[in-house]
Amino acid sequence: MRRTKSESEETRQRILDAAETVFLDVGVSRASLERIATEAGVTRGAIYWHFANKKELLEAIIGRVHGRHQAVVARTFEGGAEPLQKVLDWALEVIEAFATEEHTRKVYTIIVTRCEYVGEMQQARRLQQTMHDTMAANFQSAFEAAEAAGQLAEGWNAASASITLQCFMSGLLDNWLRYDFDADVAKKLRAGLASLMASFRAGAGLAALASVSPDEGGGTT
Amino acid sequence: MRRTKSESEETRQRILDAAETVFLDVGVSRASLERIATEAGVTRGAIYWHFANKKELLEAIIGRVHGRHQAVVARTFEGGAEPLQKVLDWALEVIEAFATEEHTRKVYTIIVTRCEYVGEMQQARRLQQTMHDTMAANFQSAFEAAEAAGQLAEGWNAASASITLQCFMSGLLDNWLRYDFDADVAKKLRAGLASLMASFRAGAGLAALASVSPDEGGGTT
DNA sequence: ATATATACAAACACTCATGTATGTAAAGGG
DNA sequence: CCCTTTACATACATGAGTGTTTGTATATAT
Repeated sequence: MRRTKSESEETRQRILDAAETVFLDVGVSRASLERIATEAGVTRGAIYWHFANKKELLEAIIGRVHGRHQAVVARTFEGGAEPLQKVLDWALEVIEAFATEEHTRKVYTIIVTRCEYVGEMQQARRLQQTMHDTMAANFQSAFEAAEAAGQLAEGWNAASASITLQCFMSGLLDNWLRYDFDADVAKKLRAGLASLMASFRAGAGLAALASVSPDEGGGTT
Repeated sequence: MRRTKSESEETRQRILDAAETVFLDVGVSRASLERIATEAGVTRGAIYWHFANKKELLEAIIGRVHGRHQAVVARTFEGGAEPLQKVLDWALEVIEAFATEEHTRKVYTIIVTRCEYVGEMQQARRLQQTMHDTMAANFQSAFEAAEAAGQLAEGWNAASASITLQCFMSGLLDNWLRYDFDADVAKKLRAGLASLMASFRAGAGLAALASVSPDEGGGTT
């Protein structure tokens, strides 16, 4: 009955997929390893072989999206585009990801509304904090560059713009996942983002709005 | 041993206080009624007398802050002030409440990071959604009034401004509670809010910033 | 003054998840 | 070809929490 190395990796992934489903369904604490095992077509023995406990399962799940997130950040922030454009591109990509990739939505829903960050699970929270801090740092430096180039509108500075966009994006995702936004709201969100970014831009007229294409729609569930 | 009616109400409140403490400490699902009872100086019998189960305990806790929140909304939105000023006042009051009242912070921390909204607990989520919708409706009508009065800056409309501020405030509180902001960040938050509100205001110069007093500080934990 | 409902405490019965220990068949290295 | 390790399945031991039932002293209504 022993599996080959690649088969083993396959069951590992199946366990992770099953864990996502069950975590989303009944929450992390109520999710029994027995149910996850059944959903993955294995026994608890398999889970305990690949992971020490439920906490490590959750961390592995977060790790998978962490990697994808890093890739997006790298792609948008390491180009040679104008700083404000980079930030906008990043925000649009994030919204796009949430609108189109159910997998992304699933995992973040678990993170936001299906887990209690207490005891051992606090380590998982620190993993999120790392992602958060990375994002904040990228915002900060992008807005500083914009400020230095005189591209920030009057009334804003790097710090205030950075923290404002950070809160806006966090709140956007939080509301999205917590209250199950429909496609209609998704459009309003893009409009809000467009207006906000326009207000950051020095000498911004309605011209800046054109860079956001508000006619692409994305459904939620 | 039987208590008088007011004594009974007193123990009810003690149970709620204890539940808050324990929920915050170990999360809603890990919180055993036994531990809550001990913390309140009673037995589980007392809890089951006052509440049907853990879910009703949580709902009662949320209900307490729900009432306070409604009071703040009524106070700020039912006045005769200018619509944008009402919104700003409300936002500042919320930030102030989170900065100064540990109790408010405790309960919202439970709501945001110590509860899994699944199964019976979904009802508790609906309670939040009600609060959220109330807030959104107030924003919407305030910004519509501002738009009608020509007080909204170019680039914004009632819908985009409303959803932007809504996301900003949600994200602000979410980040605050999730990542334990320090007093330094609290200042940046006020600055961000000031800039954002200023950008909403038609013909806004730096004058509008004066209405926010950024020198009042509030610590977190 | 007594009967009843109240406000709990104490005891019981039951489920269910967790961690670990042991079994085992096949993969893969030498 | 054999030995070891891998990749699980199975079995076991244990604890912890929940809902309910029963007991009881006393406030309160009549």
